[in-house]
Amino acid sequence: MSLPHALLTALLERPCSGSELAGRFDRSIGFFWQATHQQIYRELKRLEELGWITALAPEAGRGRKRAYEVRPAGREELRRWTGEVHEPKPLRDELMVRLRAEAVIGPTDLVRDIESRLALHQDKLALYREIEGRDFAEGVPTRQRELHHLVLQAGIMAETLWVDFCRKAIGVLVADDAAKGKP
Amino acid sequence: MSLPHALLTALLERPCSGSELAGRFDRSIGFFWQATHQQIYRELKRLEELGWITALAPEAGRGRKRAYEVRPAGREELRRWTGEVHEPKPLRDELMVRLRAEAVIGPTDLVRDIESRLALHQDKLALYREIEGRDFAEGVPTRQRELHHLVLQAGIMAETLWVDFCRKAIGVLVADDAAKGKP
DNA sequence: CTTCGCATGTAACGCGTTACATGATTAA
DNA sequence: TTAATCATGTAACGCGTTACATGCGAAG
Repeated sequence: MSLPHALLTALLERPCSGSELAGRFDRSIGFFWQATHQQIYRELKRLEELGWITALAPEAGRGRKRAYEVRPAGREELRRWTGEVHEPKPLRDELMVRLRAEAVIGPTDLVRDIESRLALHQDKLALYREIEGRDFAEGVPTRQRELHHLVLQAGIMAETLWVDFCRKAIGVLVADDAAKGKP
Repeated sequence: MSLPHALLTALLERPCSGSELAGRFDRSIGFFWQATHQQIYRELKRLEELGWITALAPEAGRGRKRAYEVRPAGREELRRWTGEVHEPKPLRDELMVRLRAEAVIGPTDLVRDIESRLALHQDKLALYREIEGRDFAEGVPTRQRELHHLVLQAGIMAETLWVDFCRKAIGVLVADDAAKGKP
């Protein structure tokens, strides 16, 4: 389970409050790990109880910002977890189920869904490429920047894959319709 | 949510019992959608209550095989669902979190984890390529076979991506260690 | 002062997971 | 006939999600 460690990482990069974390999880880190504000608050409370993080401005009521920073124990836990060997989660994609379903009961309207996905993946790919050009085109390649670039490249590779796959799938589905005299 | 529709698809391909489904979810369909036997039994009960599937041999006690087949309402539901437009689930990968963590508190032992992943992805890629050679190298390309091939190709593309990415990541991490005088 | 928006929090549900239990079938 | 295995089932927990509630601060 990664959420606590994603939070520790984000808080080490810069201490901040729950709502700010939620905002940051909509961008950089959030491209690869999402979390709602409820998950974040729930987890921050737990991390504080574990002594891994601590609130900067002690005790203020509901509705007041509470910024957190990582304590040594939290940093140590993050180091331990990062060094562990984990099984990668197997692929899990609805689209594959839908393609199998299409094979059994098709033809269906599945191609419209794939066209919609194609557009989304193209958008995301363009966004990642823009970020890459802006943040990694020039400058000193420090360890940290190289690693951040690597993560972004994973996103670019994945979105490229999906764009290619959607095009291929549309090709199969449309050729199929055409062969059936439904152009 | 896809599990019910994955089950409907599998049962349309061939009616069978819960334990057989669990076995099939370890292979073909299971390459892209996993389910434990508990999920499967829970869901089969629900699908029967909904009238989407029906048991073939009516009523036998615990420990007896119960095969199911899809009723027309289930087939109709599957068609409806397959034609729907869904938002693709965003990427979610621990490795990206770990790379960000490495960037903040590194160096860690992360490279060992990535080497282990690399081996697993290479194995899976070899398996998929073997299946492709065995099942799709020759023969008539029917609609169904083309779609099944497409799904397998998604697996091949994804595993290829991971192999490439792991190699690239190892390159960055090792070069980094070397630069730090820790070869 | 009132209203609106933001930061935090509570509650409940659903899918996925793990541990364990029981009834049938098969093998020794 | 006993033991091992298979098929089904029960229970409980955890992360992720959705809906909604409360308290502060700023804008009008």
